[in-house]
Order: sequence, then C-alpha cells, then structure tokens
Amino acid sequence: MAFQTIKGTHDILPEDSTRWQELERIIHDVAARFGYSEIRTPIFEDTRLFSRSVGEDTDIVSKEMYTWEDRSGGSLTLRPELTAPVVRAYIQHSLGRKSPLQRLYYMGPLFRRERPQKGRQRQFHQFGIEAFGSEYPEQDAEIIAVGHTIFSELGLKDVTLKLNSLGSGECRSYYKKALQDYFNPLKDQLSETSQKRLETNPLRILDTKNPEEHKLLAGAPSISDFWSEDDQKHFSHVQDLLSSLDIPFELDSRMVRGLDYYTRTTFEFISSNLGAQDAVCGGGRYDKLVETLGGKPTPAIGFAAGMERILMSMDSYGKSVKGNLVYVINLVESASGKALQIANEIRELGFAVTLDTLRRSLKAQLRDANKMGAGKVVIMGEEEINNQTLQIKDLTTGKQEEIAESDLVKHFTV
RNA sequence: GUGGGCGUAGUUCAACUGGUUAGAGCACCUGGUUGUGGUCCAGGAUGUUGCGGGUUCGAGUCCCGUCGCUCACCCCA
Repeated sequence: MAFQTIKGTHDILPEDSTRWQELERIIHDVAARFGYSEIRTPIFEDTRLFSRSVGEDTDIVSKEMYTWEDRSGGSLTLRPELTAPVVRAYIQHSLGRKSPLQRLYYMGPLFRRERPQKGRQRQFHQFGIEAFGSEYPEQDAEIIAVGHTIFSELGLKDVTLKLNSLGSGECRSYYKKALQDYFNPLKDQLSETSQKRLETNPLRILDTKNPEEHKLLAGAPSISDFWSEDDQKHFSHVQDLLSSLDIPFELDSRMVRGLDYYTRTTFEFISSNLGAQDAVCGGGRYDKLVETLGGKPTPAIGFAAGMERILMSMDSYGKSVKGNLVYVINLVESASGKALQIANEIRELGFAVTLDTLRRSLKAQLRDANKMGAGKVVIMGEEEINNQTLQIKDLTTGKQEEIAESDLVKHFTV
C-alpha cells in the first residue's frame, strides 16, 4: 500500500493553493488596514496551557488533543486553538507594558483529533485576531468589524452574524444555578450527555440539537435575566455601534460558545452552505483569561475563523491570472544556455517566464504554452540563432513578429 | 466514541438477474503541419476493479473480514 495522508489531513495542491494565497493576502491586508500586527507562535505548547484556559471539561481538552510526553518529562500538545498561545505570548513578552492596547492577528494550522466530516478536519487552519487592553464596547465592535470586512471583501454571501452576551463573572454563576434548578426536575427527559453537563457545565445544554430537548429549552431561564446593569449597558452599546457601522446581526440568547473562557460578548458568523458545520467564525470577549494564565488582569476580545470553511463557502473563487506569462521555446540543443539567458532577461522585467525542459517538439511546446495560459511565446530556432533574431508570438491574437535579438528588452518594456 | 452511504484508468462514471478479452467522456501523449498553440480529425497509453479470504465451472458483481473515503451524531473553525 502506498503512503497517503493521515485521516483528517489534506494536501493543498497547486490547483487550490492560489485560492489559499488570495485568502491569506486579503486577511493580511484587512488586518493591517485595521492596525493589527501578525504574531506567530509555535505549533506545540505545554499541555497545561490548554487545559487551564480552554477548560478541563471541554471536548477539546478531554478527548481531542494530540498530546505526548516529551523526553524530558513534560507533557506537550499540538495546539488545538490559538487564543491561549497568543495570550501566553502576550504575558511572556510583557506586551501589555509596551502599549496599553495590543492588536494582534495570526493564522496557521491547528490540530484536533475528531472524526472528520464536511467542514471538519484533524489538521485545519484558522486565522484570528485578538485585542488586549480595552474593556469597552468600541473594541467589541472593532473586532466584529474586522471579521465583517474580511468576509465581505472575500465576497462571501449568505453569512449572518449571531450575537449574544454571557454576562460577566458573578451573574454567570447565578445563571448556571438557575439552569440547574430548572433542569433538575426534568432530568429524566435529558440525554445522557446533557445530564452530565447539568453537573459540569449546564450552559452547554442550551445549544443542543436534540429536538426533544429543544422543547424543554423554551421554558428555560434566559441569560439576559441575569446580566448585571453594566453587562446590559455594555451589550446594548455594542449593538448600537454595530448598527452605526451598518453591520447586521441577529441576537441569539442560546448561543453558547464551547470554550470556558468567554465572558460578555460572544458571536459567530454562520454560513448557510456548509452543511452541519456552519460556523465560519466564532469569538468573544475573555476578560479573565489573561489573569487565569498568570498575567495582570487584562480585558481582551477576539475571534477565530476556519479557513477551510471560508474557502468551502465560496466555491467559485480564485481566478488564476497568468496573462503575463512568457514561454521561451528553443529548438536548438546547443543554444539552451542562450535560451536560459533570454528567459532571465525577461524575468528581470517582471514577467513570469517558463521554458520546456523535456526537449519537446515545437508543436508540443506551443500546446504546453497555451495550456499554461501564456500570453507571449519567444521562439528561437536555427534560423533565428544564425540571424540573431527572435520570433515573438502573441497567443491571444495569434500574431507573430520577428525582432532583432538586441531589441528583446525594448520589446517587453513597451 | 456511535451510526448510515460508498470504494472500478489521472478524473467523472458505465458493465442487465454472477458469464468469455472490464468500457466511455474529460484529461494526457503522438500525428495530420521537414518550425507554429487554442478548434477539428486520426491514432495511442493507462487498471493488482482498495486489500485478504470464502462460495462457484466462473466473482467488478454474492458472503465474511479488513483498510480507506464520505456524511451525520457529539462538539466545534
């Protein structure tokens, strides 16, 4: 049996890599225009970084991490998400001291050992942004605006923004208790996993897809009843700012993010053509996380977006523009050095230039040039070499002209 | 971790209830043009039918196992 990619991992082949490059370009571009700087962190980290931040009881930590024991004894883990590593870097390098407000973005591969399906892989890619230092609604709105801008510049249609607030510290624990009080009498109607969550993390019962449980949810208490006055103010201010930015959103009081560290504002961008895994981007505020990981109390907010899912939801994207490719055809073996020189001269003018290295016939090379989408072909055969001339053929018009070899640069400069 | 669907050329798919040498489109290569592409015409190459076993005179087709892919559940990007 020949080798193949590990389950849940994929090669990105040349036919797709241009789409990836285009996506990456737009992300870099928009992030930079909003004043965000890129941060790159290692692919693996101390396992405890994730168990402490993401939460021991989350699926990610309890069953999806690629974890191994290092030779020196510590436990290491391939990163399953990127907020925690970025927070770690923020603390480790005291970025908060360099500026009270840090705006960072990142992209790269993540690893989760899940059963693959549409929109879910074991190695996948996310980009995301994080802003450290501001507790104010303006920052929430800015973060969401960056996501909104990227998606609209990508031409993504059918995405909707869902918005919720989980409230801050105390109110969340009151709400948990209220949920437990509500569901405990109904316990025998809950699924096995929901019963477990009732103990560990009752908020998670809210986003069940089980239709039986949906009925029960109708009567459940709403998080909004437990917001503090400040939470309430914060959230409505965020909504006002989004409206003034003309960013449409839907409120969804049942949207609970799966990671433990979120507080106050949470949001998702949902795409309608992704199958069951429809979240293209998810994020929220995490005002306590920096502290949890050993830093000074620092409010922060960010999001992460799945790059595969973005590419999937924009099927007809990525036009390969190769109009200025030049194909140099040489028919005389002894002149191949000269052909290479000519190719380089044209490259120096900024064109992409390619040559045949299979010593194929003129016809085969022209066919090849056409297939590659070359705009122009330079032909040098015996006659041209003797006369110090070149044939230049324009493949779009089909016209061909003979020029003096010394006019090569001039021809391509015009 | 649980459940459904599917594995035949590079690719998309054929092959009636098991029947002789497993086919076609696209893609690829060559030629029609002693040195001219994209269109057209002619020709050519390509398979351990995922793998292993079983039933049978005979298996791509039926049975068992196994591996892989895929979709869904759980959860998430």
